[in-house]
Amino acid sequence: MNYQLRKQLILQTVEEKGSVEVKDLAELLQTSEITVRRDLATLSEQGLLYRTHGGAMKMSLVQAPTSFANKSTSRMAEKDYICQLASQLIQEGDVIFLDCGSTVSRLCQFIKHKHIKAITNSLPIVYELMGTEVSVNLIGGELDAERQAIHGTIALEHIARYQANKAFLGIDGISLARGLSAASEKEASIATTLAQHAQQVILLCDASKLEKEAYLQFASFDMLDVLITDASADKDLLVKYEQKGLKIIC
Amino acid sequence: MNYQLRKQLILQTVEEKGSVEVKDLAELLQTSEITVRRDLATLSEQGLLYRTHGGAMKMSLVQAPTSFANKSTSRMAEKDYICQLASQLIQEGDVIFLDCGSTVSRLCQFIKHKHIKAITNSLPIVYELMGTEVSVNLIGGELDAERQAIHGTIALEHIARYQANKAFLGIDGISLARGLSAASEKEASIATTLAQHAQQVILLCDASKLEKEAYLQFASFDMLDVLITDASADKDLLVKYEQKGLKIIC
DNA sequence: ACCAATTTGATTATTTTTGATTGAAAATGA
DNA sequence: TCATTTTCAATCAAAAATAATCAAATTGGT
Repeated sequence: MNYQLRKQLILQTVEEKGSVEVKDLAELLQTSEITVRRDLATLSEQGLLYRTHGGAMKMSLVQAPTSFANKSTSRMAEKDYICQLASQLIQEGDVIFLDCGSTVSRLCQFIKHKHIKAITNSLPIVYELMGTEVSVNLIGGELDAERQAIHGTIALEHIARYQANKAFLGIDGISLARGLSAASEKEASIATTLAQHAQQVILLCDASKLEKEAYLQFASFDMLDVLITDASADKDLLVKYEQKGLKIIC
Repeated sequence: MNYQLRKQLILQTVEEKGSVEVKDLAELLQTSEITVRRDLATLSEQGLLYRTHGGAMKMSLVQAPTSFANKSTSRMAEKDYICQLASQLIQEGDVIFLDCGSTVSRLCQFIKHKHIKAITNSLPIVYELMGTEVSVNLIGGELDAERQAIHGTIALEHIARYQANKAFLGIDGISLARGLSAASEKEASIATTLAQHAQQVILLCDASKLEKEAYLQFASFDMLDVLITDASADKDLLVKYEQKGLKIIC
């Protein structure tokens, strides 16, 4: 039983059942759990499935609006709450930038019926919005398979050709002391460029990311106009953010 | 037992069982494992099977079962034949353009393991190549939901920034009298621009599209360098095409 | 029969894959 | 919240498969 055969069986099982566990796969494939884990890691890197604790699930179930298996996916309810608030900021006829990231992609379900133009570098968002009322413009450039998004210099230049009413960012960390931070240079440069070419910059950020610092600090608060977060956020902290000139929606 | 006989038996076994192991083949062919490995190496170079550790598999089994939108089942065998020929034109390190269209998207399974750069405007192709050895560059612009592809002026400008070794086109019709034709202006403009920025322009076209004229005639034969079609094509017709300066692979 | 070219096989070194172990991280349940 | 259990990542070691090298066998032409 080699990797290719295991890959086939794993994807097939995931496709059929929606989600699988490492233990069951190990038995099914007649191999050790560690090998299954390695396979799952590879497959999830390739974007063919979504890795969870103890197993994996279908990619489409993770971000689909009808997701039922959201116990394992973190802070789904908070994200939906944030996105619902965010969608209220969007008017018919708007041109909006949509950053990649799990929070922003959940915004799709709330804007499907709006007659707007969305410009994005995220493939999951493109799939969500394809065939809806939303007119989609996809940013071109190099494909980052892991993040299922487009990055690179060409992507930045593409963004620079447009001007949007609003940019919705979904970065990995924000802190009073250090400003905004991201998990990679690529994401940071995309976020920065989106912000530069939008009239209003809106950050969608659940409370767990407040006062967190990710790998790379890349911008100050000034870049942002609005922060949308959920009700579990520390109120004192939000007041401090407001004093820094940020409009808070919560 | 010479190479040709072994080749026959190997391909037959792979076709029947889907996957084989070097050990079993060595026994079946009454030869050493190293000879089997050499055979498998040759066959996989020709794109006739996929080499795995310890054996080989059918090419078509390697692709992810959750394919995006490749449900077009018409003339599948011919298209696969054409694509297998096309894949032999692609060398490691090549930069290639991939047009949208069902024929071209079948090419993906044959090039997944090559270290090349692919530039495309087709979302199904992006999905197929995501997470493979192929480095993907997605052309940006307006999303055409119906065709699952990117079109428009921005897309054309994006293409113009690149230069490729080879462009693989999959247009809807070709005729002696009228040259190339497409189903829409959008597709025609993309095909033309891809051709302009590639050293070699290759049309993948099953025999049913020869001497057919689609909605819009947009270019002459001159634009093409190579035509790859299947064995059911009319030989006299192909001779006439060759007289017009087209290289035919069949 | 002879030589050169090709094909095949054996041996060894290298790479890839797999599994076991241990400490860290995360989920679970009170 | 905390402790328990489960799961995970990292490291290392073993096994399998492969590549590389060279020798032997076969083939084809003279």
